[in-house]
Amino acid sequence: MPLFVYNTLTRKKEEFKPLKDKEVRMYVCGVTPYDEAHLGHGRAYVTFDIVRRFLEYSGYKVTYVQNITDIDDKIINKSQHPTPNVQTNSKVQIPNAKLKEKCEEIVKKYFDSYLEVMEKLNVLNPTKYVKATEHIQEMVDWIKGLVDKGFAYEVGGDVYFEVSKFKEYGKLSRRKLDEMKSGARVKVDSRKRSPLDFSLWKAAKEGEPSWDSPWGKGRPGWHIECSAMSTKYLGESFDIHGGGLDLIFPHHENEIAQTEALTCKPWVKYWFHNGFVNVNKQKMSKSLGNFFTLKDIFKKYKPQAVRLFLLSTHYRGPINFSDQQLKDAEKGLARLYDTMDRLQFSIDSIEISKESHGLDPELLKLDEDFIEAMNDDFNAAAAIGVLFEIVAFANRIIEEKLNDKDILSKTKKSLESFLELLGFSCEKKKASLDEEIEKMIAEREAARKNKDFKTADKIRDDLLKKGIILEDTKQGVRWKRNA
RNA sequence: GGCGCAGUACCCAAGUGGUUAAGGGAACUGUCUGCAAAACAGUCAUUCGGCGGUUCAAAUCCGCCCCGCGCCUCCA
Repeated sequence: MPLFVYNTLTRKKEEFKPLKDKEVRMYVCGVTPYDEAHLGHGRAYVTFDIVRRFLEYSGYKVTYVQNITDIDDKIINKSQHPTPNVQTNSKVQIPNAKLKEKCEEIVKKYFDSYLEVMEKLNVLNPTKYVKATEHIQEMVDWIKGLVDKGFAYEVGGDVYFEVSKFKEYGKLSRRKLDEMKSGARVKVDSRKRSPLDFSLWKAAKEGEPSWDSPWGKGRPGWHIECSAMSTKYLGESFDIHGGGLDLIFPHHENEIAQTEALTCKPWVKYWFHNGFVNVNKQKMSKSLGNFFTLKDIFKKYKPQAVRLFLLSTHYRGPINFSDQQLKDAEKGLARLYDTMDRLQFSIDSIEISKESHGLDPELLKLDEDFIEAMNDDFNAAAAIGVLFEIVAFANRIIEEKLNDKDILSKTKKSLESFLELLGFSCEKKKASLDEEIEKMIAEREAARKNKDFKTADKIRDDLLKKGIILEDTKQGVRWKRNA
């Protein structure tokens, strides 16, 4: 069953064939740590986490590099204008000399926070995180190379890439140069030869963090870091480059221009872009102010439920954020985990197993359906649908094949491995209070046997107050924590 | 204006030419139970924004229209 992926560059689904057999090199645009990560970031990194996990599951060795833009206008801006003091309502002006330090502080704070929320979402760390400020020399070399080849020019300490020199400019975003020139929204900078030319190196203003370069003190433009760092760690050509839909233009278009202008080689084979998270049908974004940080969302909803919510829509489409949907996801997640528990409970309660009838064709079909869904452009939403069909199958065999340990175990194994593939951990967290609970349950059972339902019900209520829900089943009493 | 995405049940959502239009949530009914709860099961779209067209066959392809959104400026 081959994997088909949608490639933004060709606007088609293509069979996935990495440049090197059984090896995949992927690069994903990471965050600029100047504020808390919001649900939109969560979606992007969960998306590429799934790509990575499924490729690994399929037998590829994946090298996944993600950048951190740790020097940029937004960070500098934040360092100059810290949160106003609430009491005096006056803005404290930070002395220039301290700007660099302040920027580093901001980056550390928000990157740490980013790592924390990613861990909660069960997003695996990339093979390598790479920071822009640790690759200044590489970027300077790149810019020099572009200037030498005539693709870039310097004006008063700034260096720009001359877009018109790169003949294929626009091939990713499907834009034509002359159409864009007439577009009204391109800012005019008289020093640039064309309004579309973009900055490779920015001359430092007084006090701003800066590095030495052949063009004087300054810092790199945004796009160049991705070219310099991705090729350093993954080679001049690699398999996958990902990011949000909003990065297609201009970021990724510019990256292609820079990179291919210098290397003269096709750079990235497959471009993947995830869709946005919307709020009331509008894109969740900083500028609209309609964003919800992951930190805040986790105060209300379990991170795993947020993950399920994010995966319940295909990664390329829009997804609308609402409390109702998060609640639905929590219920769905509970059902998945609950079925795992019920299967285990059922397995444990069988003393003498019936002879197994080997592989169940229905289960095999479901296993196949799951993989088939994932092979179709990482269709996790469809795959989750199959997961729930496995749940229904599991419940049926719990009812029907009470003594067949083998098929119950196989079903549990399927469900477990698929949950893990999608990044839902199945580890059981039984706390120390288990013993006490077991004791109370035994007391209740004794009371029930004696038809002392008053005592039995009281124990049940007491347990409920502790957040324990009892289930009286044919195989005995099962308990679980109220989620 | 250019480029692009979307409209599937009460809500969310998969499906892009052909068996009964996945799945989740809600609701309703039932099973189990001492009673509950929980759990489980069943029911829940002759129909896919509208109108035409192509085809033996359309949610799926084509045309037009309606509605919503995104990118073109920092953005996951």
